[in-house]
Amino acid sequence: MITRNPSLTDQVKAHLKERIVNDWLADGRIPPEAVLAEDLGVSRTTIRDALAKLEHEGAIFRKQGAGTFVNEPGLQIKSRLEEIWSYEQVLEDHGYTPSVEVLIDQIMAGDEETAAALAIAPGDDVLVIEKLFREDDAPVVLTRNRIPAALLTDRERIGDEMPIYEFLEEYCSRRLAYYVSEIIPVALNAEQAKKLGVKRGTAALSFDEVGFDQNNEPVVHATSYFRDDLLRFRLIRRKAGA
Amino acid sequence: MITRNPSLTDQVKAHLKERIVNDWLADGRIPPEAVLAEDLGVSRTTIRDALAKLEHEGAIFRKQGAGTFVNEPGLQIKSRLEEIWSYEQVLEDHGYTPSVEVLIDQIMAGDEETAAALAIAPGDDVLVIEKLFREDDAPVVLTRNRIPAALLTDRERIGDEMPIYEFLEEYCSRRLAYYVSEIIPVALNAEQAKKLGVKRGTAALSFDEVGFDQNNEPVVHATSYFRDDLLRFRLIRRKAGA
DNA sequence: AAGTGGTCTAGACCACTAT
DNA sequence: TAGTGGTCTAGACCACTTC
Repeated sequence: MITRNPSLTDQVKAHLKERIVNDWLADGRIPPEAVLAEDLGVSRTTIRDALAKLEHEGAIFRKQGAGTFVNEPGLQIKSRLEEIWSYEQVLEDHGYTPSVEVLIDQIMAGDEETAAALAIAPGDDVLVIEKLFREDDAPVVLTRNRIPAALLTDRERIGDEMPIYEFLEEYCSRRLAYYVSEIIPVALNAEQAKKLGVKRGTAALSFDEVGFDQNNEPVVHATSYFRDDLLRFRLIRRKAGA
Repeated sequence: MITRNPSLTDQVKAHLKERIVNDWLADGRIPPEAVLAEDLGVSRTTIRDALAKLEHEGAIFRKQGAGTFVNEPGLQIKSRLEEIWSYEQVLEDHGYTPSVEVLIDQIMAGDEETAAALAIAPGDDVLVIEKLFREDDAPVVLTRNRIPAALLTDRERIGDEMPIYEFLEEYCSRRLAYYVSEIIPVALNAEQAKKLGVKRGTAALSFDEVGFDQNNEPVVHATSYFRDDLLRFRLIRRKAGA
């Protein structure tokens, strides 16, 4: 898979992000859009697109008629739920050095729930990959990914420790576009608790989610469990349509 | 507080949303942007802004070079976590007729955690409003909002059952802009369990969140608990920057 | 090759904030 | 009143999909 060059907008965004995090701006104030457009030699539209992305990420906020400002509290947020892609990255963002152990990696018949999620027939083969992520020695995340076996290319698979979105590109030629995630509180059962190193019945967060590719076809069904005492998620909630 | 007229973009968005949900489009295919611009008599930019919002909400998806299509799975999603504003609305979206009971409504000294969240001094007065939301008879959501007493105007308060964002506009002249929410799995304690009508120790989802106004100042600290068996949240997760 | 969405430009005018 | 972000236009060219 090839990726396109960064757009002008993304380059502007990266440039501004650097100025923001390195504190190169007086009073946390970002220069007017017209000035940025002039200085960087691009149109105001391009500047505005970049600022819109930064605002959505919580890095800045804008006040009509007043100006654009750095959003200090927003900058502190790691692991923004709507943007999580790999748990390796999440753990790194928290300052951990993550390690991965593959617990299960085999093809088996999919259960009903998975078949429904992946729009395949019940009993169709799926590749099941179960992984445990640790920070140093403490287990933090337990995940179970299920991919329709029909999507697998004939290439021999090696290195299933890679993040699932890389695996899908490498061995299925599918690019993960988004997840639809359901957030469920659970009391961990004996097996899950043992793997995560906590007492049975501990309250934990879990995700039950389906990943879709660019053509809007389901490609992976994932369930994940988290040690709440070691990893906590944040989210920015805005009014619909804003 | 006055609200501005819907922008052209929002009008276009509403128009398209209606065509989408009422199934007025052949093959779930949305007309090309140039055609929409011509038909509606607006520029392509306006059309694209409206489509971008609809795509972000999960109602449609776009394929470069191919077209724009209705996203059936996305249309089914109610209570999108990033966009929740009032629990009344959430319960209505689920087809319930919600009712609200105000359990607590008084001014008291804020605890340390709330003081830190609201950037006030520990011990400063806060207005505490605790509410229980029911669908028919079953309790579903328990919330506790804390607002700095210093924000209250002198007007006599009546009708504290209104949604918190309305309350803030009415009695504090502040408009809620966004929440920063932390998602926490808990085992309900005796008091919480009793109010929600479940067994003590039941796993539940909770939010611990701070609401900010347009000037990026914290105006409300909220904690909420949910009956997972009656209400479940979904979320669309995308790659950062997309 | 034709058609579609993606990016970018240059400029106009409006709404709101600060002073 | 000056300056800022918000909205909108008209048009150009590019990247990708489809036939």
